[in-house]
Amino acid sequence: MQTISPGSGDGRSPVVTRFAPSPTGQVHIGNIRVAIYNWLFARHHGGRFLLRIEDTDRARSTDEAVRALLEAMEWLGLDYDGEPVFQSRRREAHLEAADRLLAAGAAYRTRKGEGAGEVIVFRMPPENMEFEDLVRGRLKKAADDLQDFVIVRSDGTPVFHLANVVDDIDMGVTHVIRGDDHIENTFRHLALYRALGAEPPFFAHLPMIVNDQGKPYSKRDGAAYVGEFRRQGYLPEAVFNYLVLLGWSPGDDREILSRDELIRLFDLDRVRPSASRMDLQKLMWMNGEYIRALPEEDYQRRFRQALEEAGLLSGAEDEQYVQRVGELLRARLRYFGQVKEMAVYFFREDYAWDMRAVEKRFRVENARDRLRECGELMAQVDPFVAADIEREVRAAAERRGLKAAVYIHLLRVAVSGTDRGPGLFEMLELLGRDRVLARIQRALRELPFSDLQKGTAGQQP
RNA sequence: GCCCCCAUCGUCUAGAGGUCCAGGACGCCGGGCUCUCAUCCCGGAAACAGGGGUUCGAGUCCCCUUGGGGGCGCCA
Repeated sequence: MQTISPGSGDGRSPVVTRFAPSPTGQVHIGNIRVAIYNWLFARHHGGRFLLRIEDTDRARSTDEAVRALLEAMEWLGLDYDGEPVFQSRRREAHLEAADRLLAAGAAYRTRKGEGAGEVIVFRMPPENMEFEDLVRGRLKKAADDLQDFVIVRSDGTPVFHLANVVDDIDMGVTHVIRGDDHIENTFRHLALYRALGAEPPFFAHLPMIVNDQGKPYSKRDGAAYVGEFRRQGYLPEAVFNYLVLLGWSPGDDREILSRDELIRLFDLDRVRPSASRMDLQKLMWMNGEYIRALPEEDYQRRFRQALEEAGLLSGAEDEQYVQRVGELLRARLRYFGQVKEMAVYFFREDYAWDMRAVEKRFRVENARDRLRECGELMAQVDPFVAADIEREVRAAAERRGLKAAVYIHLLRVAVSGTDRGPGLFEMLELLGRDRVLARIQRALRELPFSDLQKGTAGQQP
């Protein structure tokens, strides 16, 4: 029989939890939240958090899925104690337990159906069952609603219920924290614990996370996977924080909580029993908060990385320039995946024209002439720094009896392609005179001014 | 079909019988700042699913209805 040594601890920790996923694809947020709660509970109580990979469904389990699982856990900082236990390698222990049940008369061999092989079936005691769930309170089941069930298949392989319980016993798990789709199984598992002469653990069943329609997640609901958030440039600490708050709250008004605070505050008694929806809007907000709270150095490193991933860096960029762009964009970012779109015009000359912005900002009298004047102005300002550019633009507007905003908007759209972004004058200074002049020429060349004379363009709010 | 679970603003939640004409956050709307967007600041609209009980008093306890979900495998 294989022995399990799940941790390097002294084995006397009061609390032992485990995360026991079956690696069948990408890691779903509902699943990872189960891992997070197990992790937090163990850390809060100074116990151990173990990982068991339930890879017994060999048809669906893949190495790639295991890798994705490990990566997701590492990304979120869910460190586990000891080595992962692979359930598929625990076969002997499972079958040995089945033999013991057989010998004790708690299980029996039988054939189910014509031509079927012999299976081992667990004899469900004819008693009403109940247990105290740490999230839901007392749960009961009438004996009539519980039937005997297969624990070893005709091909000799153990079934989930058996494997799960035997492994939890051998790993010394004290608190089984899992999805509420296992509530019904718990009565069977409890009977198995008793028949195997083991003290049952405490159980806590967590509600599921549903999509923004309030429906269970299906494969079609993108962005429900941990890897997806990582790819889009979310910060792991923000995703962690958000997910913890989905079903649990500290009891006061705090929302942004550090990992240490969460460990200190988390407990199962404040976990809500009802399902909760994934709210991408709130996640984005929270991620933005985390981005703004990042130490400057960390932020710049991540920003640069996002630029690289977006393919916006050629390698020849001035480091100061890149950092300055990062500074200008920081307050606007909600996740780093937005860098690609928000920073494009700082690194490419062929940025696209946002025609909605063009129509809105170029709908002024003599837009073409006004923009040409901007070009002349830009050619003259010296030195080409924000304060001087601003002074000259405002002065020029005043001479013409125009609002400075007219020039400002024309310039902004011309040099960036869009009407949203950092302060214009800082932007111009950063881009530098040569590029600004070239971009104005490009706008003069490519944009359809004639169609946008005042009054001829349709009213567009 | 049978069994079980869940139910406060659009969303996440606070609320452990009176202090709740229900608080916070995201989002939304309005305002301030400003060249735009964002950040930031101020203000606003927005909920106890419905019906019965229990109680002097119910968002809070009980029952029913409705709605949602889960389970009834030689899947996990």
